[in-house]
Amino acid sequence: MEEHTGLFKFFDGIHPISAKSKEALRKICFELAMPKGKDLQSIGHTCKTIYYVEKGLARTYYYKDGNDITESFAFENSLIARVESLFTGNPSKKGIQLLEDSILIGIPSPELFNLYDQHHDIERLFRRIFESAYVETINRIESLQFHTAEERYKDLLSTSPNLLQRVPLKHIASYLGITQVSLSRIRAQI
Amino acid sequence: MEEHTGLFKFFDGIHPISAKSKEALRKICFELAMPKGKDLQSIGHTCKTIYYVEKGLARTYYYKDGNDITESFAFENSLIARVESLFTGNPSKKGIQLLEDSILIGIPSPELFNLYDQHHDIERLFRRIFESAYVETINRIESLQFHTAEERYKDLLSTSPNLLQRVPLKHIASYLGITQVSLSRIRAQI
DNA sequence: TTGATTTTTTAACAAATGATAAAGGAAAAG
DNA sequence: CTTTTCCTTTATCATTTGTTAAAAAATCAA
Repeated sequence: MEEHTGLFKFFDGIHPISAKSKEALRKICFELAMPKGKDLQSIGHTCKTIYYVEKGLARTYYYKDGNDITESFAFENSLIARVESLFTGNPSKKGIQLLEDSILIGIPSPELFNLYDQHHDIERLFRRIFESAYVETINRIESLQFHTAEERYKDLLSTSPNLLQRVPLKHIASYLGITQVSLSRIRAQI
Repeated sequence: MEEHTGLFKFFDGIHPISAKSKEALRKICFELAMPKGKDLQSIGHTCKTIYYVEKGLARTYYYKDGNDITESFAFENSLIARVESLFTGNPSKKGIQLLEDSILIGIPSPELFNLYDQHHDIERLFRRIFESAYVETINRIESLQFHTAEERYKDLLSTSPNLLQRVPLKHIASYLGITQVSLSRIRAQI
């Protein structure tokens, strides 16, 4: 039986759950290692797994007019999933790709959602997790709605200082909603 | 005792709850009518009420560099709240203003969150509600990230055809992330 | 209704970003 | 180590959007 220590420490920081619930949750989780560049989840399939990044780095991405767009990054000690598919059951237009050799813990969502019925505290834990993610998304809207690309770039660097060392600029550009050329120009100007 | 029929029909469409839970929920809700132009919730206070729009129209807004920015609209038969404050407990930089004479049903969040403990189905109902809202927000990010202002305007009109008749263009412009002048230019060009 | 206020449009110019192409660097593969 | 591939920068020009100001149109209040 795996321990998944990092994951449960992460959970404890959000909403402590009973030993029983922990055990039930632990039972459905699985660990996996994957190399840089691989797709953890491919475009077109319904999202049925939430991943915790134990080590490494992942991103969600999709194609818009043939261009590769990064929707989000997930560093160590955070969760990643294709939420719009997870909650609707629709196939996702997005994929999850690893930007570094990574170790992940997968949480199968059908099993997780089943646990909600018996373990009220697990439902509450994940409610809190997604509420926080929702708030972050709202703040990101504000950023996209009324900050210049330069402001968004500076904000991103101050929030994730190590992003630059670990993520190709082209992904950062699309995440910010601008072209790579435009980001390069902004960087030159600073 | 008020009935709040519209609200409970709305709830039923998302996740049916027991008669007991309905009664408990009904007890904490209150109805109020407010005229056009009034602030339902003012900037600077922590969000402690979720509102259901029974009749009328509301918007959430904030000030960015002195400019009035609309974050969202809420028509009849939908909920409105300042989520980033509701879930964090932080004072909100945003306000809720009525764009028409409206009838609303208020749901006090501290009382609501208390009900979660006794009424699992109420927690689940609101989890679902906010999960859906989260998905909508994710889709809006995609729209802001990689659609032109003209595309966003057309999309908005096709989603909410009656928006134009009920909302001043300046609010629509800031909602789309552009200036009023820019929106006017786009409209002229179509 | 009339006058005042607010909203919307138009115009001219400035600034930011996109598109394309080409060159320079860095990283990966053999 | 060398070659190939991918990533990043630079340059040029086109397009979009912002800014400011003023006029036109619509709405509101007395």
